[in-house]
Amino acid sequence: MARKEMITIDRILDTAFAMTREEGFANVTARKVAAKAGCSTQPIFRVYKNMEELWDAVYERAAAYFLDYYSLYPRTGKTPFANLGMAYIAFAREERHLFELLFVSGDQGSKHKTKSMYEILNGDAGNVVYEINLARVAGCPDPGDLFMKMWIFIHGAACMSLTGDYDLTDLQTMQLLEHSYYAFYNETMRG
Amino acid sequence: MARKEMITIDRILDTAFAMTREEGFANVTARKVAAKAGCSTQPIFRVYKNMEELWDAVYERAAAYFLDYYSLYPRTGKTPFANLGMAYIAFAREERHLFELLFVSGDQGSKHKTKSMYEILNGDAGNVVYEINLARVAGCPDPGDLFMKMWIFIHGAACMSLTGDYDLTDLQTMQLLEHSYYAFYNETMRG
DNA sequence: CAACTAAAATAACAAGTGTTATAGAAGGAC
DNA sequence: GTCCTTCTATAACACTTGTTATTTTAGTTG
Repeated sequence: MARKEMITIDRILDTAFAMTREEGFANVTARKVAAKAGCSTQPIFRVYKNMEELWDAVYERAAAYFLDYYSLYPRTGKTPFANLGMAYIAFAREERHLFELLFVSGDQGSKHKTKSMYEILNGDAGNVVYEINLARVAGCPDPGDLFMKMWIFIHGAACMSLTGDYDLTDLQTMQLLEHSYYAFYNETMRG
Repeated sequence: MARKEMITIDRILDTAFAMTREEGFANVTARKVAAKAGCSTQPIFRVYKNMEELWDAVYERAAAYFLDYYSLYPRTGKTPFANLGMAYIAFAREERHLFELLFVSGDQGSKHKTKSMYEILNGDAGNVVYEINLARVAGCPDPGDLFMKMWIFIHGAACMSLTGDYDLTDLQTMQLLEHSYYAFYNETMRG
């Protein structure tokens, strides 16, 4: 045949994904990825038709990474909501650029394909909502309403941690989530 | 003296602010502002030292605009929390680019000065927290905790509306906020 | 009207972007 | 070894960004 392939598609995607984690999605440009991967920009356009294709791949990888992160996060809470919240908030804190890409920046004016929050949560590699549906057995009359309220709350805390307006310890966060769950749950049972 | 000033600093700031509202902060570039204002880029750099100064001014104006928006929003709820929530969520829906600029995009890597959420809420033109502190008279033992929980919840709903993951009517939102308030309040009184 | 001065327009620079054309290099086939 | 294919690097194009130098314009002053 011909010359051996030196720069693989994996190496490029790995580099672009690592850059997204460390520097943010906006820094994933052709030249910067090439520099980080130790090559010119040419191998990128050999394996990807254009940058948008690479950006889509990074986005998909970020979504899969989140589901991995969630599935591996230790379940120390009393309720699945608290466990989801702990993982979600920790992800926002530890992987702020990935969180921003997946759950904050809208599809408006973005140059890559996007999914809705629920599409990400119900990806191929895992189903977050399934675990949450265990709350159904608790005899809650409107688990959908409870899920929505808890999800809004969890999302709010996670987004606040991005801007530095939320800075609680894990223990405090756990207590906050448990209290909020019982607050919503009892209010649902009452009304 | 000399030639009459045609393009004033107000005209430039008005244009830049209008562009932020309609197209988003990222589109406030020297050439685009000039085109929208019907002039060249030169008048911009006459009244502003550089673009960062203009961006700072736009940010300040956005913060003031939010306080105006909040103070003028009709108070139809039973609690100040519900009123704050309605205004905040409506602002996120109707002025998504301003909301993004003020409350979502962090100070990380932004080319303009930023304030924290609470600095904006306690600006010169208004004090949101003051109104909320009326909740103190209700005999709540820990109003700070209640405020934090409600604020996280409100912020979560607003951020979700940005990404299209929250789409309730005003009436539904009002009920959601009232229910959440009572849920948190009762839980606080119990525990 | 002529002259001066400040404002605005034009054009340019340097840096950055995605993308592509061209040239070079490396390994297999013969 | 020579050829030939394919991968990589270099360089360039077209565009956008902030910023600045230069030139033109217009209004005031004398």
